[in-house]
Amino acid sequence: MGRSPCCDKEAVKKGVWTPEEDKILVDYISKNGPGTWRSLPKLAGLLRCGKSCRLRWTNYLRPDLKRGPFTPEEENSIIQLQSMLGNKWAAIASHLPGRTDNEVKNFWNSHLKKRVKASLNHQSCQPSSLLQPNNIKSESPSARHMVQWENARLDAEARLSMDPLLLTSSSPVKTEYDCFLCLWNSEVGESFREGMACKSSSSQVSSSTKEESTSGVTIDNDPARALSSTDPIEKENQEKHMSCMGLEDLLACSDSVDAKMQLVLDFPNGNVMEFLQEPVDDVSMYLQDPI
DNA sequence: AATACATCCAACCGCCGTTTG
DNA sequence: TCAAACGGCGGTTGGATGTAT
Repeated sequence: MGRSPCCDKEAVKKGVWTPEEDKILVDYISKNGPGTWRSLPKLAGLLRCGKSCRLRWTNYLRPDLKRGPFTPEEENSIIQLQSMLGNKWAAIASHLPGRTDNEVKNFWNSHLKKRVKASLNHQSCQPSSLLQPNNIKSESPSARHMVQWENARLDAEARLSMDPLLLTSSSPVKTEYDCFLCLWNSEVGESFREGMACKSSSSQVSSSTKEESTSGVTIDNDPARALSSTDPIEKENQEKHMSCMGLEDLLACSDSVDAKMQLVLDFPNGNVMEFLQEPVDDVSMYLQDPI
């Protein structure tokens, strides 16, 4: 038996939303929250499909949306993420504060796709070369980290999908990919994922600003914060100190999600993937469950 | 000024995965 | 266990607007 339509197509209005409809929707959600989208139109007094209400709200009326043109930084992020993730617009949009998947998709289709294509033709280089983290020069450090994490994650997942033996506990070999997956699935990885997803809602407030604003007191034993120091000498000293500590120690004294994420992102020498590529002496602390 | 064509983007459609009863 | 309900997603459409001829 097929699914019934989400709404009575005869009774619902379609097309462009009027300001009056917008106001009704905003007022209702402000007072009651969206609840279930299916029942919302009836409760709010709108002759619209629930799906249409959800779309209108998420793509246009949500108060946290950023309107206006995309910044060069945002453009770079979209290009990098699209080349890496493909047309996963929701995933890409989640890394762009205040932008919706629809907005990103439209912007890609109308602007960036052509530009990237033209650029590739002009440079007559392989598309794949654009995907390498080494070629990522212009965008923000967070975008670089993001691309590196995502690349490693995709590598690991692809590898596991091709080699089911790795999923069995009898497999004696644990590679850097396996370690990465464990780390990815650990609290640290979760912090990273949540952090990147939540950056949209808190990005205007940098981590250091947030921390300072709450107490006004600098906590010196937080290595993540320490690494964010702008004083090169101080930073060097702190990095030396950190290199003598185990990651576990570092994570243990980083109490905030943001700080832990920052710590992983800024793990010594600045290349988060490099420590995965090096031989790892003891990764057991990252292994929540035996692979 | 009129027409044709191109571009943009809000909104819709249909599919998919998850939840629920 | 299964089917319906639901929310979310990506692809596509079509009206509005801009630009060229």
